Amino acid sequence: MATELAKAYTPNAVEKEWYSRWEQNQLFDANRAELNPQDPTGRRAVDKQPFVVAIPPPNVTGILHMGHALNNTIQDTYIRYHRMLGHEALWMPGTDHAGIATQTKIEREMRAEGLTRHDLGREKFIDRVWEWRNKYGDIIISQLRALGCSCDWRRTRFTMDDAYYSAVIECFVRLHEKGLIYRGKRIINWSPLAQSALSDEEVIHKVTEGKLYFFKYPIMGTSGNEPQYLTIATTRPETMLGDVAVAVNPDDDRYKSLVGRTLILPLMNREIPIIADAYVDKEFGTGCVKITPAHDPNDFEIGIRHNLPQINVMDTHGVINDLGGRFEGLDRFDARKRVVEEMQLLGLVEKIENYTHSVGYSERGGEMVEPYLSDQWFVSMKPLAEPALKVVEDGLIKFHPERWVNTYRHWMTNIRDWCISRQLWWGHRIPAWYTESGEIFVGRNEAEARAKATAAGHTGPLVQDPDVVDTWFSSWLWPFATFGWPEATPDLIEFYPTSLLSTAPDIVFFWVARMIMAGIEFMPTIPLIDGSPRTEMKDLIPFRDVYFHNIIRDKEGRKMSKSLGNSPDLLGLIDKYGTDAVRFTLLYLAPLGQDVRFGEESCEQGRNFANKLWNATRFVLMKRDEYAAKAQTVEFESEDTELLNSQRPTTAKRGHITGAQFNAPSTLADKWILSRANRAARDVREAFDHYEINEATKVLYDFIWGDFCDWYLEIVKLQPDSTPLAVEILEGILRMLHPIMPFVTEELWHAITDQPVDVLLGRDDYITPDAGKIDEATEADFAFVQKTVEAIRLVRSTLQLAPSKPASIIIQLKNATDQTLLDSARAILERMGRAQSLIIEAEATEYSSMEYASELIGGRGRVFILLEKRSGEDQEKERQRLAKELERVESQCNATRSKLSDEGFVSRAPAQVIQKEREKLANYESQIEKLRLSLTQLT
RNA sequence: GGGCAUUUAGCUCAGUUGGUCCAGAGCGUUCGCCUCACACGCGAAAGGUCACAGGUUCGAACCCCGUAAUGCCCA
Repeated sequence: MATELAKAYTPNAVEKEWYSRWEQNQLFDANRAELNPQDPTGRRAVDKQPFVVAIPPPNVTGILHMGHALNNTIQDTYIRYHRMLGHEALWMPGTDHAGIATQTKIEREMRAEGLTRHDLGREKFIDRVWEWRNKYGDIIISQLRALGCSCDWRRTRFTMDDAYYSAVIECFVRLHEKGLIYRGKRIINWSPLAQSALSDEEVIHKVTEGKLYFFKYPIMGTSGNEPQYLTIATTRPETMLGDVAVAVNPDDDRYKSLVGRTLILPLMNREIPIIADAYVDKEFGTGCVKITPAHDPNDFEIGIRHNLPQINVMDTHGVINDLGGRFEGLDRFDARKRVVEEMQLLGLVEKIENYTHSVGYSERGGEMVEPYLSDQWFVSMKPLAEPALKVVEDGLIKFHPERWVNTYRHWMTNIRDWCISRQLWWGHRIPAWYTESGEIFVGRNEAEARAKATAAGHTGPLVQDPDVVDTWFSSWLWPFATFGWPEATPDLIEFYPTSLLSTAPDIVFFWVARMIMAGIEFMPTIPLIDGSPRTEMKDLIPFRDVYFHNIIRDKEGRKMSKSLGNSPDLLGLIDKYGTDAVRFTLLYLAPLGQDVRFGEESCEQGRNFANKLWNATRFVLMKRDEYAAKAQTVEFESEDTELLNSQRPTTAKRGHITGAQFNAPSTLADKWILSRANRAARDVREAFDHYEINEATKVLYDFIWGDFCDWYLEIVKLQPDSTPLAVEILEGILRMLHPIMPFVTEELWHAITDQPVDVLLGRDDYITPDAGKIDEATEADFAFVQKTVEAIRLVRSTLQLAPSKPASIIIQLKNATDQTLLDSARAILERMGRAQSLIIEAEATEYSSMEYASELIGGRGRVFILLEKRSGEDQEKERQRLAKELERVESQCNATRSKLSDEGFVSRAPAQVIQKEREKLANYESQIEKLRLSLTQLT
């Protein structure tokens, strides 16, 4: 039965239809195995290994950008690949609540209405965020669908879901009970824009042009021959309002005698001591450092060591407060100007130098971060980091590419405590309650905290900490909280650990490292599937493989960002080129861990490839119809006819390309394509399994376009009996390609198999290579045929012979085996060389260059094409061409000859290599001889 | 300042344990083609001291040392 396909592939209709079919048929749904009640170990009744991927949850406020597209295409490809390999593939989807980003967004929206969150109050504000998220929060999910993602949508989680919320609280309480969460007064990174603390990882250090100010602080009680001032150098003059000391290095001879003396802090007229501390770098500035414990982390440490007061001169908006004397009310940047001006008036500025230094900026808001002294909650990271580093170093978790282990190790061994409190409303509220006297009680809820307070003798009112935790403090639980942790749910027991985490390397610290810590810390309470306790590291870790994919940049190499507006609209791209095209292109360009420059035109390659496949299928279907028609008249065996009427091949094993179910392949080309197909199948699987996903796409592209379309389909045109094999190869191709290009392959698979729409390729078997079908000798023979065809085409091309003009061709061969080989491939040569006549003969006659144009087939023979007539211009052109060719061969020949005359080479290189060189030399020599002859014939 | 990468055709990138890869692909360029699937196509061509300078080796794009440029991470 003929299946009509349009002349070109139009993705849109096909994609929507198949996506909903996949969903209707529960293709994406992963189920727990039926456990065998007879088996005391509780092992699965059906041996179906789970393959689990937890999606890196995109921000609920976000839209999909190219990085997401790549990341999710990688995940979907692996999920589909493993689903076809017969694993229970589970892709757990969801979004995260993105505390700062979401709150900022809603506040901005409200500002347009003239409202602030304080006008609404906490509860109403949070209601409003929920409203927003219920209305728009699924946009990103629908974009994932457009990308073809085969997530188990039934399981979609959000980090602010009730169950997830309580998991976060549980985690907090447990860590607190263990002493790993504490509250403390520290210098943290303060974002004046978000009005919140940030973690170290959320601060980006950028080299910034600034100034180094040299200020003179008067020394008290100096006698005549002593210096009157001590000069300090600072990049942040405004913080001097909070200075409490000046420090020098204890070994600094310049200042040794001054240690212990007192300075007058200008502008504030405060008496401050000169202290000695080894932290001070003698070489930097003047060797004297002003100490401002409330505004610098290092000064803070020094302050503790020397028991100095901490004077915080700024409020949360970066405005000088009442401790800043007459500078109160000035913004931090205005204050800087004023301080410098006044110091200049006092004659206390020694000099001002240009200075470039590293300044911290908020990753999200972009504003300059203020080191700020405040009370915050912290997680002690050292105890968590140790085992998390070990599992990676021991190879229980593998990084691809491996070099990320270095970065990971560096961070893990230099880890600092994690500031987790955020002064926001949108998020998981810190489960800590304070008594009026300031004592802290942590509990899963107020009742639990109160019980603890009562037990400690407090009966007064309790007030909950107003802050929430860092968003990452919820997402580090993602691989197990999504399955219902802390409950030992059947899903959690069965599907944890997950298999693969795919991510961009820029969140290795934010997320990857912390998930590993969290898994090891929290999973020991969850039993294994057979009921035994989970004790081994391999069962505690959250995933086994981590795929760090590249970062997609624009054509100028800039990171794609909203503010630059250089990120192509993904849905627009999909609409324009088709989902499969975008997916293919991204993977084709995605070398492991190396940034890639992406212009949207690149998607043309994917689109063209999809169209090529479409038309190849169209052609195969056409040939199959012709063949079937012929079969009816010639009376084929009934089994074959039935198969040709488009049932799925049944005599062959699904997912194998054997060529066995119809006629055994008989021609060279048949054996060749069978070999190539199985080789491609082997290479693709190897590439997938080694996380070389762009290698997999290249293998498929080259095989499908270069081998199947360019050569085999052309040969099918003259070998109608090969039609069934072409169908089988094509079916295998669709299987191989399906994880990468699911839509077009599903559509075409149905076109060639006539399977009911509810039988899905995505649920069928992946290809299994048959190593026995890979035949080097056949491939080498066929390569020679190709080479011969190419030689003919080259001659035709130099003669500018249109394909419609047949040629008289003579092929001369050096040895008899080649002659036999090409004789057997005569039909191919005739067809692909557009021959009017074809003579294959041994080398004997020398055809004159005046009558024939010629080309070498390597060193094995020569192709001649009879000329109509050789014009003078022609002769000159041909002479130049041959001369150039001769020059090339001669230089290669000389290189080979000198190699062979080098005694070092002959005595040390392996015999095999020497033998090859000798053959090469002989080839070159005979080529030179022929070229010279041809040249002399051109009069 | 420390660490990790990168530097191959005009552009974007491949190049597997150093020896028919003295180098490939896609796009672009040039030439010829509507050759009974595909002009989103077919055929052919041009184009590269594999960043620079040394070393190891019979032999280096590939290994080692140094230099330069670029990018990222950390301080």
